[in-house]
Amino acid sequence: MSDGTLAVPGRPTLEEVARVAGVSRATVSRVINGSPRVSPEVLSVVEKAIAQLNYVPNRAARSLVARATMSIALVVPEDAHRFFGDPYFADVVQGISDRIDDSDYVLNLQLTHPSSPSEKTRRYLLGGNVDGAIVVSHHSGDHFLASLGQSLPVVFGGRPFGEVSSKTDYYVDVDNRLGAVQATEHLITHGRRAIATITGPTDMPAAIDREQGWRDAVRAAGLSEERLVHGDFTEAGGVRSALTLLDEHPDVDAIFVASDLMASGVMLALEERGLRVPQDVAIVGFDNSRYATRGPIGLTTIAQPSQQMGVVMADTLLRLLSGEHPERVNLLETHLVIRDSA
Amino acid sequence: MSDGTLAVPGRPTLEEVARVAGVSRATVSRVINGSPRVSPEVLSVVEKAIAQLNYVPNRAARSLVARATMSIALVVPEDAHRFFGDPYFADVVQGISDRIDDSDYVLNLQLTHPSSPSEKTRRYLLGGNVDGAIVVSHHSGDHFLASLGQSLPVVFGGRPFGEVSSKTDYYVDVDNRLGAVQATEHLITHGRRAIATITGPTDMPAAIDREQGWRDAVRAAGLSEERLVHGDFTEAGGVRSALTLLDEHPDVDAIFVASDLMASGVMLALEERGLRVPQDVAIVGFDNSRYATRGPIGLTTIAQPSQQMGVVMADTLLRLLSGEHPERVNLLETHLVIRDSA
DNA sequence: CTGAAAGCGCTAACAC
DNA sequence: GTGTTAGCGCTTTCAG
Repeated sequence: MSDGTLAVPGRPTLEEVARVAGVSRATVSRVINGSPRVSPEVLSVVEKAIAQLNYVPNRAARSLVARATMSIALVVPEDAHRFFGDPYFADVVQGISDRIDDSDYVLNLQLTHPSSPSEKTRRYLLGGNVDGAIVVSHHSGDHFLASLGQSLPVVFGGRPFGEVSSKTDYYVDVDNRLGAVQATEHLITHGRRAIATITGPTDMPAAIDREQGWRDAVRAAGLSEERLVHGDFTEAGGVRSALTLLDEHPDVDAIFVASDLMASGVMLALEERGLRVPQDVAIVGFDNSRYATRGPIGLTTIAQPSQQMGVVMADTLLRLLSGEHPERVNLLETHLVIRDSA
Repeated sequence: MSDGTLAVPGRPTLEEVARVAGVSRATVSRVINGSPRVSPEVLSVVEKAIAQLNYVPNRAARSLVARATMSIALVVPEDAHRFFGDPYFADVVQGISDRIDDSDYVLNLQLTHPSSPSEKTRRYLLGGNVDGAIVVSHHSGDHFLASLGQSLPVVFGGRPFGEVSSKTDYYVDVDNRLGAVQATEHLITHGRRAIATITGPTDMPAAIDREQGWRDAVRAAGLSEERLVHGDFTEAGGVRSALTLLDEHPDVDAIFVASDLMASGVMLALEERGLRVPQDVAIVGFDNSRYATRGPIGLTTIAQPSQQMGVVMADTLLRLLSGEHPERVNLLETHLVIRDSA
């Protein structure tokens, strides 16, 4: 073992199975792939040999000739803490996972750096390890992922950056702008006038669109657009942003917060400042994740069907891979869920 | 496109690069693999051709001959919600991910069903898609994962079920029993006498060991072992278990809860029942995750170095893969972190 | 320093 | 039905 080899018994090959079963390799291959052109006797002999040797086909060899790996990548350009911290991802992954489980493909999650995927990831994705990819949480500046669709069937979770016209862009999303409008109008309807927003990261389309929705609604009502603080879609960031907001605009009477997770932080900050929700400051979040019902005050929020979005992403990719022509863009519905905070 | 093929341009092959560069395939291969036996002129010509064609080596072909895929699997037998819900996993994954990033391997997360991995996962793991695997959150009854080490280099996060004597078992863990003893003794030292525990799932070694630690400490102090409720390592489960516990044993004055996430639920339940922490009921958790500092009452808890555990898991596997003989068992230290709850 | 040739484990015509 | 024969794209002796 000091020669660097491993203590793993050599995997049996198809050839060995053939030898044990006393047939040709082609026949074994037929058995493995469930071909009907095999006689019952031979079938059973081969199956016995397979079981006896504990044989599992080598996928590298198979995919080399089949030109397909039967696996798809889920690319997440976030560090583990943000990825795990936000229930939105859990829902999306569960949805994708559910849909993939019903197929012949295996899902293969690739965590990469937020800034830009490493060379390793690049080679992995482009090196024929996967037949397609789903990219969630795309940031601007990530040129590689943005153009990945040119080399591989790709579906984005959320509208990707850049020209949507691109022939290779498939994505599923909600109308983030509209959702933000729904949230803000609810606030306006209930008499709020000094309406602020805490946005997501400015390099993410979803965050930009939600900010735009808030601007549109606020402007349409003749209100000020100046109460704005940029956040980062984390709970701790929500606390910080709220504190900044309160310092700069002590008069706010409502906040549209671009994610529930951040809203949860905002509530903490408000409590710390002795402000009551919704009496002093009304809050509307976005996601309808479990954070919306976790604290003492139920969070009014914009619901998006995260898990269903995951299902649709996977479904779109699967259909692409089977040569179908799915919708390029799939926009699911948001709706307002009213609880206590606004 | 109605013939079922995809709109993806054929990947250039090494042979095409060779043709464009006017050299042999062997030479191109040498360039790709950084062989020193290539003249500078040829090197630059080949590199130019590679860049021009945007060539990326086909990994299936490469691993077929190299008998190595340079990728390792992280197997998580949990559904997405439990996996994402518990910060412990985030830490472990971050640690693994950090260590793998420094290597030539890529990490490849496989979510599987908690009960038993699907046939697909089995074939994936055994089919030569990965060179090794890290298994976290192992449950009893999962015979396949328990014996995976016989076919593939495997490192477990947490002591796996079954005979530890097995020559193929590598794992990194903390001394869960000892951690539980530390927690319980802290409670005893502070005068608590009706000390309960809320355990994790009974099919997980970590949960069993923590329960045993509580039993040992409680028994050693001559106290009763009857205040015990089984939980499931989720926050909602913590609420339920606490409620059950309070109904069955209204006299409890302290609870050792087997995870911070559950402890967070327990606090919620206690508040609902009008019980004060720590005055009426003292709480000690386990993990020292972000849930320990999230609520209004700081949670006293047993810290385990989750992220570091991930690093060590990855490191152990990497060393196994390089033919070294790392420690079979790696036990990291726990320690008590005192906050407000006990 | 470079090329020719063999072969990794598997599938897919094509014969028989 | 079953076997024979070519490769899939790459690395790697072995010659030169």
